[in-house]
Amino acid sequence: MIEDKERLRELAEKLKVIAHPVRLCIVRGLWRRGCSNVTFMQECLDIPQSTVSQHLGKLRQAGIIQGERNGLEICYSLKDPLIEEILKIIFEENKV
Amino acid sequence: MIEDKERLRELAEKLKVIAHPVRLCIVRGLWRRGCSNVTFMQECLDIPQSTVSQHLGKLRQAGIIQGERNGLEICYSLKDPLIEEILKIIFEENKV
DNA sequence: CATATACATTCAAAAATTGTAATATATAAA
DNA sequence: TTTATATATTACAATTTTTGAATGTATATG
Repeated sequence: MIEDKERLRELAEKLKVIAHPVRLCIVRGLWRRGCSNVTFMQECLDIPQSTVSQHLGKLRQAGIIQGERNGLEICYSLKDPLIEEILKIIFEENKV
Repeated sequence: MIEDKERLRELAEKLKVIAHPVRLCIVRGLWRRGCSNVTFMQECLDIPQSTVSQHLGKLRQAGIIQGERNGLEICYSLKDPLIEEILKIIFEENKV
């Protein structure tokens, strides 16, 4: 049962990462559009670039997103199937 | 688009409430067993009673759970369909 | 090389969350 | 009323999270 505690900790940790307005907006955007670079997100969210990068860092570190460099830009996309399922439940209604 | 921001805030808020090991354990328990009183949870989690009550307070305030008094005890159960769907995705594998 | 663009990292302050002892409340039973 | 049990609330220290300016790094172009 000790590994259960650890599993709950990891799950909670992952949920906590998307449980933030800015990060939720980012992952919803990636879920809808497939991928996006940082500049687009920044304009979309209307917050400083460093703040966007910080949030991206947390999402990356949690394995929720991945980035692929393309010249100057980095194209981010979703990586975690569990998170995608949760996004589907939360946002399915207005994907169209 | 300003109401979208507000909606994201509310959604993130709700997710944040379950994004904690103890609270995740509590709602998983309620999801599996249907309902439970505080004493059982406390023994199950092995943490002080006031700590359990604080977490229950947050879950209650977020509309995720509801309690029904039954004599001295209060029987808690899940209340939010969205959260139940998320729990299903997260824990379905080992409900049995 | 120099310059521009896109993104990441560092740092410090402010804000939010967490845990728990102490205390309060509600109900039941004697 | 007194006592016991179950749960909630308060208060506060400790920890964590968030934010954004300043700075750093990587790549492309001239």
